[in-house]
Amino acid sequence: MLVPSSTGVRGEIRQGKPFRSRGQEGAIALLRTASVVRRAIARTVEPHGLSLAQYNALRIIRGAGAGGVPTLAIRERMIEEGTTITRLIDKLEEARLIRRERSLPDRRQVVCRVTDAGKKLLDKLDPQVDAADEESMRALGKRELDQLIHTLDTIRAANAERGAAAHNR
Amino acid sequence: MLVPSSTGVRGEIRQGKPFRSRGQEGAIALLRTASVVRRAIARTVEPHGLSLAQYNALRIIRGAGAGGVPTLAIRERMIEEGTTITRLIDKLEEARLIRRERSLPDRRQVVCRVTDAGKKLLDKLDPQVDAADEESMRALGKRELDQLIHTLDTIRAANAERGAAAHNR
DNA sequence: CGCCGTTACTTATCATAGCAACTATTGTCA
DNA sequence: TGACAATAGTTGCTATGATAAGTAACGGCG
Repeated sequence: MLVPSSTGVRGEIRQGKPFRSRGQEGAIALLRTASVVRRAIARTVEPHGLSLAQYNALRIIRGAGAGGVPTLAIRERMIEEGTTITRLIDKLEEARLIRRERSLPDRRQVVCRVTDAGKKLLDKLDPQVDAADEESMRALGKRELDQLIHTLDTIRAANAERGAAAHNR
Repeated sequence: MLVPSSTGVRGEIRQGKPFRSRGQEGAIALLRTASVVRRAIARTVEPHGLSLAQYNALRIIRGAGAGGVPTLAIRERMIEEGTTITRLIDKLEEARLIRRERSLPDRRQVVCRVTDAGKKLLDKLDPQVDAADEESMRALGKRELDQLIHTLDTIRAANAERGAAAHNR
């Protein structure tokens, strides 16, 4: 038939030609799926005035506890390794969700700590984000979800090497 | 030990606490993996002056053939359903990679067609992007890749309903 | 006809991402 | 100790992306 099947990535993007390779189909399916899931989760936090990246950073800062965490360490732990962490953190500080201060032993470092207001906001958001995360994976059985996580770990491990190599240039 | 295992999402983002649910771990692994793969592919096209989204749009326009494709139809087929397709297309037109003209039967529509220069650029880029796509999935066996694509299709199908529902509000 | 809802874009505004250049400290080592 | 590289952030510039409001054209219906 001239019109491709209406299921799967092939149908959704209505490409006239099929994928050039199975690997390409996998890469596109991955990006497209992540885009859909990302938007769903982002819609959960945005009504509370946080972008998904800001929520992610705020959770990392809270996770560091009373000792706080230096700015660049946050970036390494973020889901998307954005370069401009400073301005993202600026917004969190303006909103009084975190505090920043120079570290005493090493005055180059700026240590971030969550405020009570930040903790309170996270306590409200966490269950909602939990629910959105669960919801996005709801269609999968336990075995399928385990397999997915394992496969994604494999992909990241293989591609991290490439990223590291590029970084060493 | 105090430092968690160095493999998997848990290790990479160095969370003090484990995931609150397996679904959450899956959602985060998905977003993180897509981010890594996206960057790798983006680095392939950016040296040629195109963003990944621009490359994606250009391929869709070429795929439409001589009849061209109206602007909003492009957006529906994009990997990330960005809202502002106009300016993205503006850039492609400025670069002489596509042409735009009002459709005659329906003067609301603006039909986009690829130019010879656009075709030529794509012919050069396609093999490189192919290779990057393949490379990003290289670590997977055939069965694992098939399973991944199937699982991702399942996730999208389930979440598309939510998106459609939100759209109908 | 001519009003009115819908469709197809476009534009405005604002936030964010990316790259590169710059400042402030710290550590190293001749 | 005193220059110099490395580290930790910050800032400027530009491009991109999201949301929402605005404009032009079609289509039906009284």
